[in-house]
Amino acid sequence: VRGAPKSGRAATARKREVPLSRAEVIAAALAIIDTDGAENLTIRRLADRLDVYPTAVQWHGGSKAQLLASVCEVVFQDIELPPMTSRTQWTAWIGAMALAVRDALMAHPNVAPLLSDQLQVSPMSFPLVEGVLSVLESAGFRDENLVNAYNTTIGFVFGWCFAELAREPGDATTGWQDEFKTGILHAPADEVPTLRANVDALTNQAFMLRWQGGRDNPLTDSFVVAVRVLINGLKAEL
Amino acid sequence: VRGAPKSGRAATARKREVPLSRAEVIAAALAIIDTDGAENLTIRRLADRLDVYPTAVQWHGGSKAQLLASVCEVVFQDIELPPMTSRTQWTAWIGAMALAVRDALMAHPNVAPLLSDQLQVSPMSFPLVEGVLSVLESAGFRDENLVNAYNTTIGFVFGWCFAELAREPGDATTGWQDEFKTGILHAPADEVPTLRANVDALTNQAFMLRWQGGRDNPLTDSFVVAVRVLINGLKAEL
DNA sequence: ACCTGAACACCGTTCAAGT
DNA sequence: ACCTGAACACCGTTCAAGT
Repeated sequence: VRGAPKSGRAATARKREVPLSRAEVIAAALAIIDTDGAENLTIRRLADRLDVYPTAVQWHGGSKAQLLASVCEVVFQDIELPPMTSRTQWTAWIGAMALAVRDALMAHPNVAPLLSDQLQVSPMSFPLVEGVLSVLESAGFRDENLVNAYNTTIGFVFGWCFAELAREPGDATTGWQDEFKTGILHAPADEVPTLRANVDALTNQAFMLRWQGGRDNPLTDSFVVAVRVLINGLKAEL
Repeated sequence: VRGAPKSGRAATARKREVPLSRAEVIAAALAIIDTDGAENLTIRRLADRLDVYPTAVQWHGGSKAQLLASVCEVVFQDIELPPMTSRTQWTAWIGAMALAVRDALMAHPNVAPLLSDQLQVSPMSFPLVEGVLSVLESAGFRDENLVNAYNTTIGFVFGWCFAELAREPGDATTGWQDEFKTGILHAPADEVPTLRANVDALTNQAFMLRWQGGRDNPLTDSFVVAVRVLINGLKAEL
């Protein structure tokens, strides 16, 4: 029996006392993504884990694309927006928001690559949108300037995290580490002098010079600097 | 005959006079991605277009993961780094570099989502890495500060473009536009006042409030602002 | 070296049928 | 409403064989 459920304990009548729910399906999908990566999430594997047939998960979760979107929603909802009081400084709020976004993505690093496709319109994102907009407006941004400041902020915060949490190269090309070292050492010194002079500080600590993703090797210091750069840069726009 | 090559013109002996090359395979893959999107690139479709059997493309292009990496390399190589003379200002160079990166990604918008996974170590990226490092060093960044300024810059420029060029939602959830309008209009006015007040300027022009990707609907103005914000923010770090 | 041809172990999805 | 069961049209990859 090929696609049948695992049928764990003997041949006892395997029957759910409670019907499968949409939330249960999404949670199981998220669990698989967290442990095995998004590329290993399969309707059929999901069905196996839930002890049902593949078509049953599709009944609750919809198509695979819809299911992935639902998983992203759950992660997105976990973003804990900083509170806004009457004497909140806009710079402090933006900084706290950036950290909150990164925290939420870091909690499910394998979801981040999917979320970039999901940064589209959805009522679910209205609290974040309204928060950023109102804070930037209170800073003095209006009309076109408000739109540009908003896009700068969102693109910066989310984009940076996407870059940090990109999938690891996998086995597609193995031997990065060796290739890196020999590549650097064999490159003519006069072609990459700055790279060579700072190779210890850069190795596995910088974009394009690391072989671990942000999950196992977070670039926290640089993110803190990046957020400060964003805020100071926005200040200069006023 | 299921998986056979298309055998286009009649039954004339279909024989390549020149053997298939690795470059030819990669170019064809890029062409398919450009027109149909990365999710529609298939070894078998690629084989069909090249008039060979699937295993032949694998012989030249390697596994699918390796093939995608090769496609990304081609696009990455198209980045035209701005020249550096002795009197180049670091701010001008960073700005020109950012535009060059975006131009290269915009030329193949469907590749951008793949490139985020490919922002890993590779000798091919050394010119860009060395360029950014040397320019930031000339600005006055040293050691840890240099690493952080570098990561801020790369994460900002590439990350922002990744966010801008994210895949369109597809048919996963259709009716974005309607959902958006009704969603906004039905949301209590006191919950999203700033969003409502600026809805005309924001609609389809801002992250999370657009239903078209960067390919068909570029956010160029905001990117220019974002780059200026980056540069001014970096200045403040010195 | 370069490619065919068949086979293997998977996919997501549809559709009819059960209860 | 919720799930089974079989089938369909695909995948990427391996492996043996041809030339």
